[in-house]
Amino acid sequence: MTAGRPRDFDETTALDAAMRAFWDRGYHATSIGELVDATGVHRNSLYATFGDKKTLFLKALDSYIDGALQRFEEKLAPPRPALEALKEALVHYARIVATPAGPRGCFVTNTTIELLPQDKDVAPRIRNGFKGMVTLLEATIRRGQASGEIAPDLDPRDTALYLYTYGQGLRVVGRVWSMADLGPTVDLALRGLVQVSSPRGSGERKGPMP
Amino acid sequence: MTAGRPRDFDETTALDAAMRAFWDRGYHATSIGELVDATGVHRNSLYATFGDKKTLFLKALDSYIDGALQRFEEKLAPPRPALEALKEALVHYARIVATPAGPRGCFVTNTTIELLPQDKDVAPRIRNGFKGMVTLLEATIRRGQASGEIAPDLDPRDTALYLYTYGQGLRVVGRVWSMADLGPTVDLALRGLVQVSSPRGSGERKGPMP
DNA sequence: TTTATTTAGGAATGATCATTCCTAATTTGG
DNA sequence: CCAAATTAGGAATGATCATTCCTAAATAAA
Repeated sequence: MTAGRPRDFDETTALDAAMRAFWDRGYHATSIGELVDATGVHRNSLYATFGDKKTLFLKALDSYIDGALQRFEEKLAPPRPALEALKEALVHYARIVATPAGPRGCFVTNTTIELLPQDKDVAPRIRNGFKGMVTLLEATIRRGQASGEIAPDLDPRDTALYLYTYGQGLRVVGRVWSMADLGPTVDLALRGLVQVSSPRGSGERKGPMP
Repeated sequence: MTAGRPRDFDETTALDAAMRAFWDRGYHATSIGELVDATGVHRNSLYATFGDKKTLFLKALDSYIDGALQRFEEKLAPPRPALEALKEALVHYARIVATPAGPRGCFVTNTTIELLPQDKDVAPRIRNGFKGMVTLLEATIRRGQASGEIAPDLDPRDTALYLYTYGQGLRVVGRVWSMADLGPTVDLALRGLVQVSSPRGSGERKGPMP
């Protein structure tokens, strides 16, 4: 029991490069050969370190979801006002999708479309990622309601899911439309959340639907 | 110059079946063998009739987009009130995605994620489809503004793009969440569009953003 | 230095893929 | 009935795919 030849590569760096490749082209369209090129790691070492293609994909997905949740939490965190934080987050994601360079859109969005709901390994990971994002949004909405920025009659959970859904839409539409087109629409997405000030009585407001 | 052996299949039916297969599993994941099974048409006849896999895919995509635009136009058409039509359209699409049976989501959404923006054959088709849908939404929004259902200060084109973006988001999120979760959020998506009735003066309303 | 152990390198392996070839079947015009 | 034309059937073809085998290289303990 001795230690053998040391690794020629960094496992975290390699996983990150593999993640980017999957992110960019999806699971099916990314071949092992491309992963070898992207990571600079030999086929053999890829298999020895990460298992087969599917296992590597799952590890890359996990890594992405962890990072995304962490970054999203920071982005929404106080002391930034809740509504402003929500808007900046949406604009930020819209900009990323609509930027021609680098991997397009969101790895989770892409994977959802490509592999769900059939894939039984991927489904729970995506589900948990979605839940985490929505929970973060929900907390921000509650914060905005407490501060009076966001209408108090809104259900925080539903509103969070609505915003997340819109954000996912940005990830799709951003592949076709430019940021110049998408930018103005973000305000519209948040318009329904804004607290309506009714300075004089007459605080009447039509519900969304009869 | 005589006519040869007649076709054993209907071209339209076969294209429709191929469309459903691509719709369900995407371009890369659908093999010629699966297309043969799905259409009931022999490999040879598929090639002779529709060209290679990519050409068949493009024909299926065109066919889908044509149908989707037509159905969407009918769904939004008068005399149904504009806001009600918009809501029903969104709920309808949410239900389709969240229904376990049949092909999932929207063929255009799926194709956008899988092949855009790289694919130069697919891109213009998707772009035109998107434009067509947004134009239909825009007309409905103008109609709602004329009838007083929808806030007149909204830019119809931006609002249409916003709604379309949200609809695309439904197509993604619907793969993970159920209709019970998604249903309530549709009202929230439309909340910002609703005309605020200000029966007595004081028609004050905070903009979407400071 | 030797030996066990681990990684790297490159060439296989077998499966699946899109596409084509060749032949038999089935039609219509002459 | 015959000949030209078109489709169907099934077996190839060559490329690409994920995965594994085998051997050389590099380390640490003995």
